[in-house]
Amino acid sequence: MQSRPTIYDIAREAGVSTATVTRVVRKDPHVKETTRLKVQQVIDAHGYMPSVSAQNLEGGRSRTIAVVLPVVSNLYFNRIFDAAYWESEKNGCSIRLFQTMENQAISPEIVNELIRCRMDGVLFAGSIWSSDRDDLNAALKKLGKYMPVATICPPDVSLECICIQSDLVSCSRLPVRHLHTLGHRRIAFLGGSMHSRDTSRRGAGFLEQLRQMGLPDDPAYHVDAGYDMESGERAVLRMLSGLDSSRWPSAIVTFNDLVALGVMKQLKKMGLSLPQDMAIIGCDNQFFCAYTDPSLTSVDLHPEEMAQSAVRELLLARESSSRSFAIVRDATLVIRESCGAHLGYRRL
Amino acid sequence: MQSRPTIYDIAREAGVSTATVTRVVRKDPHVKETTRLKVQQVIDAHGYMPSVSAQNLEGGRSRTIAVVLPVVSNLYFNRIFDAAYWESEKNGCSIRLFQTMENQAISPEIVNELIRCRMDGVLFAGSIWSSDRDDLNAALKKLGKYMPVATICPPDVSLECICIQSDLVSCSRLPVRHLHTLGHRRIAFLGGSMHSRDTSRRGAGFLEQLRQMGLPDDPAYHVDAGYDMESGERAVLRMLSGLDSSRWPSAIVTFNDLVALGVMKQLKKMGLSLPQDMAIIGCDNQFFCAYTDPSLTSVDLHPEEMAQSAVRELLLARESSSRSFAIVRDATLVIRESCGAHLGYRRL
DNA sequence: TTTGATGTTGTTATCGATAACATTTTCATT
DNA sequence: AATGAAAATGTTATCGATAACAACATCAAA
Repeated sequence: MQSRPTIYDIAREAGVSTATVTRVVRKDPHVKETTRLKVQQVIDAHGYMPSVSAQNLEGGRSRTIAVVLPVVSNLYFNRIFDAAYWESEKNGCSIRLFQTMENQAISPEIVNELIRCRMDGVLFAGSIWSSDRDDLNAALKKLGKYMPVATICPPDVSLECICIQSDLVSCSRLPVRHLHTLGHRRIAFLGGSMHSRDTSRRGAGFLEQLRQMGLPDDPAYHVDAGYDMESGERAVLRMLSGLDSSRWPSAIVTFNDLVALGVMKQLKKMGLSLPQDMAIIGCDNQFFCAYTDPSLTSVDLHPEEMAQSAVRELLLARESSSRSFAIVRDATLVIRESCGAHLGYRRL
Repeated sequence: MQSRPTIYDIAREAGVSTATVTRVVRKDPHVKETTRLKVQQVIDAHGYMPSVSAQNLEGGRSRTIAVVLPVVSNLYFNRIFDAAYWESEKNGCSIRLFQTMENQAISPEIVNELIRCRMDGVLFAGSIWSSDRDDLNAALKKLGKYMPVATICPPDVSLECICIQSDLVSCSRLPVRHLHTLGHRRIAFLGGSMHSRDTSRRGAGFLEQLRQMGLPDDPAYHVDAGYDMESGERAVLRMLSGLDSSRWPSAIVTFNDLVALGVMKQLKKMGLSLPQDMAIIGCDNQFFCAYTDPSLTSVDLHPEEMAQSAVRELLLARESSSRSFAIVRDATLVIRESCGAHLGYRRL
């Protein structure tokens, strides 16, 4: 393995001091043109580039932002990660990923690693499990002492950092309104776990909406489930088989598009035709929504834009004193075929 | 922002030299038990952890592997990235992502950054465009002088590094065999770009298979397209509208599952019923394959396992002298409904 | 008591780059 | 030619950790 030339090699060869080499590299104007040329020539000849480790040590930072999330392969978090990547790339920073998997808090090992690495900021994204909430807050609090912290999660009182949140009201109002307009009265909500503050919040917002519109908020229409397709299949089966068909809902709102995918599969298996027999609305507006059959109406939380603001705010906080505030991001409903709106379909 | 204690702080407070602190931290046995305890106590009291920047500078490495790929949001590359993450995590390394987007080579900026950062290895994944191939090889060659290099791409003669490849023979043989067994004779291949060495190879393997089985290799059955759903829609429309319906293929193999998604949508729009009127086989065995309607039979290239070996080999190469060799990974066919195999369906 | 073999601990150069500060050079002005 | 300001360049401590090497302590054997 070849080793790179150091600033000392260049200085020696160019017959100047390392300070002058640094000046040339950093385009300091206080260098005579002739020496600048001579040094630059030696730099080019040897392909010299300053060592990042040395710069980091001397500068006391890493030009890196940590992104901590449950799993990147999940499309929602993937979009957050990708957006964070480009935003920090644009600002000359790199991203380092940490996946927490099922435990939604930040493990002490990760916290320590973040501090050891002198991260320029941490972006935490995830749902907050009530059981882990205290751990998470402790972790974020500790991190906050050393670097700016931003979170993209459901609102939670005790987080003192840059909080980017989806507007849970619009997030549940949009699908319920849409379904109501189309004539639906019995609307169910599937997916997410009851243990998760996220779901309970979203579930709460959903129930609130139903009440506001004078619709029944039958507990049987609110089924606890997971976050993936299998969960959707199981949840809808459980819900429908527990109800007399006269009491079946006419529309289902799901926690996310993956759950919706499972729900649609199960409903078709049961011989229902969509959207005539059942309307579906997903969440996240994933790429495949336009390619399901029927295509899936979905709520877009704009994770990319949340990630973008998060990174931007982190980089700002790095300069100035760290601040603590919340940014609430509106949701959008992307209407496709799964509620029959394209058919002018209106349930009686 | 709080600042961490350094090894000097700990040494002073514990009344020992920094060497002793290092010994305690690194669990060097040459320390008297009493001093070990005393030092450890000071370490715990201050929450001391060695600085990663300093360790990197002194150690001359970064404990980081670079993963360079076109886009992480693409599910295939996402799986590679995720697998690389866990494998290097397991080995105490971190991953740093670089996205090249449309240009499939590694830009000089990225090459320089990799060298500047003293990466422990680079894993490049992607297709190789003929136009960029020379650039890519130049980049990989340069990188190879400084660190171990591994690639997960289609086979290419001039790459001198650790090459992980999908077995293109099994990759095209599997779907063609399957379709042939089900009675299909006119089989088309859609997707990928003709400019891509990857597609041309895969396309070549596909044609080779058709010939070996005595099936027609009509050029009209081999349509140039992109890598996403829209491309699939357009490609199948172009192919079918250019052919008399008597000459239509009875089965379509696509470059990947996204293209298959587009193809299926377009075929349904044209009023065909699947799999009766047209059989489809995708590639990558993505999570949604089980949830399309009909569910999608797909070739799995096992990107996770390729990424795993790549990282493992990179870390091995770091220790010993860097080697250059190829690992060829078999593909697998995951049979679902999109060819009608579940119906015992056999085309005459 | 001396010798030497272990066991334990300290000193210091090193990894590269940076910037504050010090020094030298340049050049216009008197 | 002397002066001083401005421009150019050099010196050196610093960022934290590490490890080679040196040095010292301890204790058993002679």
